Amino acid sequence: MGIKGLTKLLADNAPKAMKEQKFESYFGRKIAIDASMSIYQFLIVVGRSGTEMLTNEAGEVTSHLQGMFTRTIRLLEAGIKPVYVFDGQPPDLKKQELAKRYSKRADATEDLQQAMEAGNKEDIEKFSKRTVKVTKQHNEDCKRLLRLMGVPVIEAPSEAEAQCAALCKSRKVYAVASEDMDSLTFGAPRFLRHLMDPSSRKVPVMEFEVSKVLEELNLTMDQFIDLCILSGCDYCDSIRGIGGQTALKLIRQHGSIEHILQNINKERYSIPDDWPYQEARRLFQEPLVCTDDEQLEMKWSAPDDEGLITFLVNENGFNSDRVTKAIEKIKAAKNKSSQGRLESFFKPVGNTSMPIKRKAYWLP
DNA sequence: ACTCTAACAGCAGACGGG
DNA sequence: GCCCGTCC
DNA sequence: ACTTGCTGTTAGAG
Repeated sequence: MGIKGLTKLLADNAPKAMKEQKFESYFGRKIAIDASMSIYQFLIVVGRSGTEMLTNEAGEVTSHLQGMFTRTIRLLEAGIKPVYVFDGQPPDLKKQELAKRYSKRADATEDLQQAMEAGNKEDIEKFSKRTVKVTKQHNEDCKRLLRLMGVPVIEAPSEAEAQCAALCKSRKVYAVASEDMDSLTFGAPRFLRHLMDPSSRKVPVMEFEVSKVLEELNLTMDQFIDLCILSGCDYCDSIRGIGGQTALKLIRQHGSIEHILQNINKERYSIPDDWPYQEARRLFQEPLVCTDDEQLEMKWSAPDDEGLITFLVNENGFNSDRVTKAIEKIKAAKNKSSQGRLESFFKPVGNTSMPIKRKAYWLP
């Protein structure tokens, strides 16, 4: 997932488009988060030693619940209003990429088998992480948890990242938080990295504005998308020998992939057969997203005490005291932030004289 | 020398007690 | 502060 | 029906 080398490319070529921010500065902000990505990380790291993970009495994994629960509380305590966006159907173009990942996972499963037979602890640790897969059940578990916590959940028709970007474009959220740079390629006006890191590591939150990225690179959004495709994305191969630097040079020189293909030395660079860069471009320009206001309604409500205890304590073996205290934390955070910043920053956007077009990436 | 790419290794949560 | 075990 | 990605580092091609 993501765009190869885009972080470094922007750090080198558009440093002013990114600025360090304090975690605290997002008090009262609505932030969209790709849920599946988070769940994946929790499954890899929370409570894992070797192939062991946190489980309930039935032996079902609960690491994702533990991770989602504590992280979400941390966000709420910071006064952040998170909305979690879940993946829907991946686009067809992504399927070859997914197939690649699947075969890697199969390889890792074999490696794990061998490591277990050989009793090699380090290898068991390493390979078992690579076999992790987010299932439908994990997603449903987390949706249930979040709803019980009073945190809104959105189910994207396709890519969660694209839906997050759309929420931000339509001003329903302040920013998208992700570790995945293709949020920018999907045109998220404001994009945060390392929002979750600052506690464990000492990495500052890094904030990107897509309008500044375009300004500094001196590219249109469509050209930026072409740059990302050339750099390497999930939807199609890139051209061997062309990375971020060269791609940027070529886009600046020729303006689009079409014109690059007309001018490039094809002895030197081999273009992939049947290269679907146009379809990839379209997925970034006009991804399948939900725009129906009713389905996108977001409410941050009080936690359901009883529901949480039933789900976490009774069904999943969480410590009763811990859960009770955590519920109190949620309530306290809610009281503190309910009075927070709001109207003055979320001014009405109803400017009907300006048509809402795909290319409007401005921010107030 | 310099630039860039590919290939590979190592890392990923949150919390609290000592 | 850090280190390290625990969370389920 | 299918899921790692990122940020170093280093070696080597052009």
